[in-house]
Amino acid sequence: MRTRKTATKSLACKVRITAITDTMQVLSGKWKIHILGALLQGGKMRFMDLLREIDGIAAKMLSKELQDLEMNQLITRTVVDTKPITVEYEVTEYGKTMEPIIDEIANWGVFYRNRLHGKAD
Amino acid sequence: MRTRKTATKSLACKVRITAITDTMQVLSGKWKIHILGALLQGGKMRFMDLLREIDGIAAKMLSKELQDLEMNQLITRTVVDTKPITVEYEVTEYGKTMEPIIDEIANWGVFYRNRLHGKAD
DNA sequence: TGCATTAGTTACCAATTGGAAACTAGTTTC
DNA sequence: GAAACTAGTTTCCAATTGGTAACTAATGCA
Repeated sequence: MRTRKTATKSLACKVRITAITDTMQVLSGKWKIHILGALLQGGKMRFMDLLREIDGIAAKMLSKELQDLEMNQLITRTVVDTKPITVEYEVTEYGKTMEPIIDEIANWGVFYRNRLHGKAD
Repeated sequence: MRTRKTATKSLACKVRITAITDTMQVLSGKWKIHILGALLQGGKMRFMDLLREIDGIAAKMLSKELQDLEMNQLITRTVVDTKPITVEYEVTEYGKTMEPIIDEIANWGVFYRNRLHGKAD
């Protein structure tokens, strides 16, 4: 008889799975990480700034993803009474807690590219 | 005149965006992170182990995601000549470099839950 | 008057994702 | 001989995702 591996069946593992699912849901979609990344580096940015800076995103997607991020309190949306009205988006303190994740993901991606090119193994 | 934010237009930012895109592609889909998580904690595991441990996954998905992970060299697949033949999956050394990402994601998820329940802000 | 800019919204469409269930195929146990 | 366990594969379907392009609405500028 073989000892069955029950790694994910312990309480700790279930908590972990839930935690991972939660985070991935908050970051779901093609663009949220990039929007956060841009705002983390650029500070306060306007809608058109983001539209221009994030390569390939369409207004519809940007608008929708910004709403999601705002709902999750990772960013704030502030209407500025300029003429042409402008809207400023900014990462909240809470949103900044995402930075380590984004950094790890970016680091791994660099590592991945180096491995592909640098050497076969 | 206003200085345009060009955060993501620098070379460093483009590299970062590519890096993030790469990593997210390697981890794409609903299940890869959970499969890696299970294998990182459980060590060597068989197909049916994973099917049972990862709550909700169907054989089709598990099979497909395992193939993707193997193609990216994050895991190995070893056929063991037992009777009923069994197949063992294991995280490679390279695959283990994903651990910091998965840990950060799991940590953030726990933090997120605590914030939701513990206090409004 | 007409065009540009601001920040979006809307409608429509195509591709991808993922789930359920049935099926294959070899071996072993009752 | 039938059922069960191994590791999948196949088919078919539904929902989600995301893209294009056009449109709104207010304001400023030539």
